[in-house]
Amino acid sequence: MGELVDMDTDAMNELETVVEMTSSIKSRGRPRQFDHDQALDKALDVFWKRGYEGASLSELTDALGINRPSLYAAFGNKEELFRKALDRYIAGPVAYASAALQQPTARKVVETFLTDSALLLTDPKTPHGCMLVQGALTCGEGAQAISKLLADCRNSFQDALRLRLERAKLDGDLPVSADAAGLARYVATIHQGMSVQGTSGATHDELLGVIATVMANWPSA
Amino acid sequence: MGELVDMDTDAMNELETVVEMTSSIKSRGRPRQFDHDQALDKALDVFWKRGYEGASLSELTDALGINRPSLYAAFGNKEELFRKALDRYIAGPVAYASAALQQPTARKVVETFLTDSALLLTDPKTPHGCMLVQGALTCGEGAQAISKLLADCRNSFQDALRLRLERAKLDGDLPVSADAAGLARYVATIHQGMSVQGTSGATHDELLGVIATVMANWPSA
DNA sequence: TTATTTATGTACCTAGTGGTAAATAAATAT
DNA sequence: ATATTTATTTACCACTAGGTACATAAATAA
Repeated sequence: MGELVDMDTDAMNELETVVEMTSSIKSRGRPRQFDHDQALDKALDVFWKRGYEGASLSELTDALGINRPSLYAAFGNKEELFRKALDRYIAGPVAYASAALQQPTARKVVETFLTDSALLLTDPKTPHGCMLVQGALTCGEGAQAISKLLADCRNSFQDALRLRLERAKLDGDLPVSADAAGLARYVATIHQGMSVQGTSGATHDELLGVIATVMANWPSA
Repeated sequence: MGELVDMDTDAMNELETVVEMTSSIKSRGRPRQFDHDQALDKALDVFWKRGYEGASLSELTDALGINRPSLYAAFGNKEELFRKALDRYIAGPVAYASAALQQPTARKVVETFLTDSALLLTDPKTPHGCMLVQGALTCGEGAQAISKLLADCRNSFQDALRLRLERAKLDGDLPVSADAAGLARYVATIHQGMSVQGTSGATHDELLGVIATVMANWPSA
């Protein structure tokens, strides 16, 4: 009977653990007094606006409304917090980018990606510009891992776009003579340039004007 | 006689002052043991690579080979040093930009500007990318004057390019129907995007590929 | 020579950085 | 009720940031 009881208890513990991971119904010790994901969103906002190095722990804890040890207990350290905020950035505000790749034609992929970018880069509800660009374009010696991480993200999206354009050549909606890698780099360059433009105060309409220039000359099949 | 001697002495002092301003032959107190402009070039290199906030005073004094009080005596403070290094950047490595505006046609202006940019942005002898972009895209509260200064520089070049393109319409080498402001913003966007690409490791040839895509579709008169 | 001027070197300052130890509070498990 | 677990609070740490006071060195002026 002792064994049976033990098994029941273990099973319940496992169940609770699983439940907690998805919707946090019951945990063990003192419950935390802030929402984990909401806090990440606040941290994202600070990193997005200030960059990795420009965001101080004091500004972060102020924005999150928690104190330092709580932040460290929940997220590890500043770098870990940035990485988690970045994950959330990619899964949230920037999810449109990978979604755009699923448009039916190369032209639609590019046009959707750029117009959705223009919206985000000048959205009055969030910092202007793209965090993948301005999170740490340059930095001191200690933050180069972050700088590289962001460059890797930018390059890996560019590569996904290249693959998509190569498929478009097979699909027949991009000329077989087209240079998929070159076009992908061109589009990524436009996006990164628009990010700088957004940071410098360009309006949504002005970015749409840039996109019109780009699309007016997109190669047709 | 006393008066005459005094006048001679005054005249010599004046002469020395003028000479010193241009080529520093004789000054008054202990002569400085480093070259002012050479030091500015070293500082530029550090700011260019690290950004304004990422460059620490220790790294700066190490690079310049002088100690802190000498740096402050010669250049004021970190912000002043950055401004002077920026002036030197504009007069030196980036002088090609205003020079490009003097090309005879709009097409040549843009092509020259972008190809010269591609060279600088990937020059192995200097940090990759454009300091006007990566010097302080984002920053903490204390450096926003620098961030704004750089944005103003970017915008003012864009405006100079717009004026040049408007003149091109009068000259007849750009269609009168062309949107000069839109095209200037488009070209500036390409340049800023190429700067990010350079920072992320794009090669000179890859940037030339981007430029080829741009120029293949430049409006003809 | 002596006074004056300017630059350098050492040593230091305050403020702020990222990060943590230790006590306490709030929940669950037994 | 008590033990255990987890979170919060306060107070602090070592270190680095940008910046400077002060004594000294090296030149010119008188």
